Amino acid sequence: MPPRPDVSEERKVQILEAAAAVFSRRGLHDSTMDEIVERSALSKGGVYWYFKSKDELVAALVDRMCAGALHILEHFVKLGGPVAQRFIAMDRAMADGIRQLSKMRTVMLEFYALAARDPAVRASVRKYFQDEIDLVEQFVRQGIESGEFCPSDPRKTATSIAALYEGLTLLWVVDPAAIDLEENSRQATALVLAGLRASPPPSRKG
Amino acid sequence: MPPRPDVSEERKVQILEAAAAVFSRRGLHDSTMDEIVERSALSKGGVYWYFKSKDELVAALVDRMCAGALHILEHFVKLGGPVAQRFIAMDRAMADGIRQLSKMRTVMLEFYALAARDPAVRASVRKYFQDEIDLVEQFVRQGIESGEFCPSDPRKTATSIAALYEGLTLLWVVDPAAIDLEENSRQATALVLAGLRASPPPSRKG
DNA sequence: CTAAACTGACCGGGTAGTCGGTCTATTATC
DNA sequence: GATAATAGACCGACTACCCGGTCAGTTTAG
Repeated sequence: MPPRPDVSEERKVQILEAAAAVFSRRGLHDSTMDEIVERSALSKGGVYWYFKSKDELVAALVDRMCAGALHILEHFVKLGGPVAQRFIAMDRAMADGIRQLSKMRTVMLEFYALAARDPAVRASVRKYFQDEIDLVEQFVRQGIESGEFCPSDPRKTATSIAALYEGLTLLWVVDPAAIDLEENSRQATALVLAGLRASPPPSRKG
Repeated sequence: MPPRPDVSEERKVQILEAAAAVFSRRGLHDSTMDEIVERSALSKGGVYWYFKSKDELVAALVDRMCAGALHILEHFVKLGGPVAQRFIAMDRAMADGIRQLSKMRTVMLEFYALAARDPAVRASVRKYFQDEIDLVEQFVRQGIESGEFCPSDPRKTATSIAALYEGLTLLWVVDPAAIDLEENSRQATALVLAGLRASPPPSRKG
């Protein structure tokens, strides 16, 4: 096997990006492999050389997009500063990231729906959610340690916060006109921060 | 035209329920009209007598399910009592409702994704979200009036809360094992209530 | 008798996937 | 350093299947 310079990574990226573009315009199920092929500037055989099926291609794209989204989040968040400030940075990350990738967000939604059915997709999305929650959990922990926040179960709190952002994104994707993303995410962050600073409610019965 | 007793409503329900069952098992796009036909105990022609196309059938089902979900929410919520208690009722409504309709939730997710593309579906989902937010807004308003909550923009606050519940549902649908729905929704509600009781953060720059 | 309600065999368009063939860089051989 | 051999990378016409939708006919209630 004579080794030529390996172009498989470039090719895969090329195909994945073509797929992302087509999916965002036409949706997951209305997009055809032929369209992706055309956009990728390869041929049918070429695309199928790197991805055995449409499902496999989709799964790979989910993986890539989840990793990318997390990366953006981390980037904004690693700016540092006190915990509350980081929350606000995260808030910005959310709003900016979403807006920047607004076209991709509808595809992400389709991926979420797919995750409930396809094990490979589910694994990727699951990991994304877990990582997202992990990230938030770190903040909550730091806030509690520094005394800025009152004690609570950091994991559950982080889950709530992550859910809040995911939910806001969902509402916005479905009806962008009804929601001012920046305003609402700021408000949401403020609400959560206030709740974290307040004393925990008496947990009766549990 | 000899008027026979109108069975169209029953038939439509019959078909819609068949569709819901099939969709929840096989997903929106992998479900075929033939499957729905079989399940509905009608014939192809019969189904197409009431719904002109698969899209129309889907749209009708979205409408029905959104209305149903809202109905459940309203039911739990109309129990009355002080505002905080209603929040907890809403929390229960969320957890119970979701769990009861867990099979349907994956379909709902697919509908959300569809809403970003199909105008008819979008209209239904939009209305559902708006109604949901409206409901929460009422609570927030009441809480503020009664002095239980500190003043804030009730609409935005309600949006945050609705987003929180939608997001929690999303996380749970994708990864039920990772989240204790009841525990988390209780925690989330507690967090929000704490935030609402606390004083609003100084809204600089607004 | 009428027309709405319903049947199910059939069809045609669209699409994921295939496959025999081609091209090109590398290596082996003389 | 020319020629042949090799195999990975890529091409695109073709296909088989699937599935939404149709329609000519049948049943049934009034």
